[in-house]
Amino acid sequence: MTDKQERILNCGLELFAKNGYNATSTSQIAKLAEVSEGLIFRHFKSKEGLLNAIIQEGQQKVDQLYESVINEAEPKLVIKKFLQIPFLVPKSEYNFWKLLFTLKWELGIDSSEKLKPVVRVLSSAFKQLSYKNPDLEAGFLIHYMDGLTSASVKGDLVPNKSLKSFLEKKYNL
Amino acid sequence: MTDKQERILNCGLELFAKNGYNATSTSQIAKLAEVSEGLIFRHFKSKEGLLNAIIQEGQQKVDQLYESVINEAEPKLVIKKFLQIPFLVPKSEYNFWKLLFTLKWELGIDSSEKLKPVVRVLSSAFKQLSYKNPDLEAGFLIHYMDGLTSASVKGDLVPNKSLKSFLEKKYNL
DNA sequence: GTCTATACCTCGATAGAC
DNA sequence: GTCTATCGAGGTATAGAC
Repeated sequence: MTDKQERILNCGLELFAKNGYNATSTSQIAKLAEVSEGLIFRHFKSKEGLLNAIIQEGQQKVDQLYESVINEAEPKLVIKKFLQIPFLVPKSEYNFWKLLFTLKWELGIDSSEKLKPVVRVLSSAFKQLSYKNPDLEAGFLIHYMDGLTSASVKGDLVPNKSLKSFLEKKYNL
Repeated sequence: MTDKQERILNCGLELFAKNGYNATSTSQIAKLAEVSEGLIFRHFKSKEGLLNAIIQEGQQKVDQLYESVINEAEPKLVIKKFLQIPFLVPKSEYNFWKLLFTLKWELGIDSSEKLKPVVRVLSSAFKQLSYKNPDLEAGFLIHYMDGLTSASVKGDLVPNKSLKSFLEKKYNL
């Protein structure tokens, strides 16, 4: 991966996340990355190819977060780790999370398939903890986290310590 | 408001909600509405003018939902009415809710200002019910509802009776 | 740097209501 | 005859692509 390729990926992510996919032209990306527009097409075939490369790169880190939840055996820790996610995402990755939301609504590209194993693990954790409706509890948490991360990456809220302890108290963690 | 004006608004909403704002051309809207493209600009000045007209029309119904929560005095009923919102929205209005999410992420147009009075009322309700952290509880519910409506209007989930009673049990309503 | 398609938008012409 | 709703042929800019 050359330096210019890297710059194209970074600048593409930045602009897609900030202004959306369709509103971002390849010439804007080229200008910000200080490369010729043609280079984008040489490396990534098309604008859509660039988008896919950006997604693939960022998705890995998201997957790692989910996997640490999935691989946890202790039910209380499953829930705790899941609730920690928004507190663990560094600001430098916010652009990618923003992009995920943007893709979902602008292009209908849905990454929620990725969450299904997490839902199952949460469900099972609630079951082991003798919650009355483990599936509904899991869905409840999933939707809450969706709304929370949405607000967080959009900059409406900073996940802080008091929120964290509030959540852990709510679930006796 | 003429018949063709109405058709432009409806078809515009449909396409904006389905494909996003930037990916929808005025010629597509004109074709679906069976109207000349020029007519859109005669009536709404610009594509953005059309979008604003669509927003203004749909926002009224959303405001009404919020107001029924804000005008409620009984704290338990405040929470109950707020939780009922996703069960009260008819399918015919899903396109508008989808549009609100799309605008938020594609154009950065944020309608969450509208929610602030609701947050205050929720907060006050939790306080009257002697919850330990009324503000955090209110924020928690707001984010949950954001995630829930998001999933609901996107078609990932149908709000049903068991979810409703699950929620009401959770908050002793 | 060039090509092609298409996006948003303008405007004169038309037709019918009053 | 005026006014309003409508049509549809262009104009201009810029997008993606190579």
